[in-house]
Amino acid sequence: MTERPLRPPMRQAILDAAIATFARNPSASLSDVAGRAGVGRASLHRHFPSRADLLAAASGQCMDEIDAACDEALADVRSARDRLSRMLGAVVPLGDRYHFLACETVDDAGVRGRYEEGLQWLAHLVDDLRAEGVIAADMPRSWVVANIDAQVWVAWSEVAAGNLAPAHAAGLALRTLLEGLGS
Amino acid sequence: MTERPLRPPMRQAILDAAIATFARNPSASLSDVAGRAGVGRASLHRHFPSRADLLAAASGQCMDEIDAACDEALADVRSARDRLSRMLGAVVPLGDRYHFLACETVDDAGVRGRYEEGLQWLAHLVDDLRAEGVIAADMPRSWVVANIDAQVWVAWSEVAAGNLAPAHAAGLALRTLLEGLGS
DNA sequence: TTCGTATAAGACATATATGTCTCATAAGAT
DNA sequence: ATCTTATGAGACATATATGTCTTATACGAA
Repeated sequence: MTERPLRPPMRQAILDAAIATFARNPSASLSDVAGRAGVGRASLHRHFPSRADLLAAASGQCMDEIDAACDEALADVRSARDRLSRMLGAVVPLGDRYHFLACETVDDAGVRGRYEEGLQWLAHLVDDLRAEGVIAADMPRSWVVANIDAQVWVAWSEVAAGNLAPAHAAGLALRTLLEGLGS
Repeated sequence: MTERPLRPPMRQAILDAAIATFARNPSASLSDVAGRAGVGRASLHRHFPSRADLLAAASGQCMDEIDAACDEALADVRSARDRLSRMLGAVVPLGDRYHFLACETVDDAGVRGRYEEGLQWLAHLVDDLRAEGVIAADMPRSWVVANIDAQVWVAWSEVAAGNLAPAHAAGLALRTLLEGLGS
């Protein structure tokens, strides 16, 4: 257990509330966020002067969490197929984070940059999948990327709806991607 | 060419603009909609007194178009597999309509009802696909439904991005659903 | 032409979200 | 106990979206 202040920093509570709130309703008000965080609206503005600041910080937080989860899951994984599998297992439970990033259009330069990095990582993974013969050669790369994205979203939706456990959903997502729904 | 008034009814222009606008940005203002429709904001309010009225009407319009396209495409189609294929071919070009319905949460009772009807139709199709052996028996029904939904969205995104022609995207969607990205 | 209707433009009022400020209070540190 | 700091509550101003209204204009019908 990492040493953690008895009362977790309010900043963190606000960020978590913002991610959860905006993932469901991108046009939610800051009052909604403050309310979910159990915090006064003024305190929210003390930590994040403007809505844009909050969005940028929340995006950064999401990317930090996703990067950390992926880094851990992908350590010492060779094959592209296994990388896809591990990535799904790591990201599906963070589906609200993933969705938040996809929804919110943040104009912060740093956020933009890291987002592009993520897309490039994905494109690279797709190329490796193709090289391994895991992916059909005549599937456009953008099609494959969009499908991986969509599968994360579908899997997380099912988890959030209480229909599936995260690991089961991630497994189904991998299977659906590679073999489809058939047979 | 159907006989059409020289100046198409303003109501229709507003609905089209609303669908296109809200599909991209659900929190867009009525000014944006009026602007895209080339119409004064006051005129918009004359046809649709409130934002809710506009949303409800636009939803109805979307469902009308999708229903009509499906009815035509599905006439005299027997097998569930062919119904899925025809449905994708009909709906993918109307992806913005489809997406609009998925995004907007309209509280109108009639809209709700028709939406539920659509979901039930889809669930029924999935059951038939299972009965035909086209879909693996151990895939949860909600998983399959969510994937069909997602595939429509992916296909339309690729069409909207200019990466694929509608028919090609619909074909890829069917193939991806049934066989996945592999082989 | 003249009349009637629909429209665009804009003023106006209202509601909501946002951002700033003050002040009293509670928690923690010294 | 005292001081410092962060917080919650709320007042306040501002911006934007919304909805209503008036007025002048353009178009079509009679």
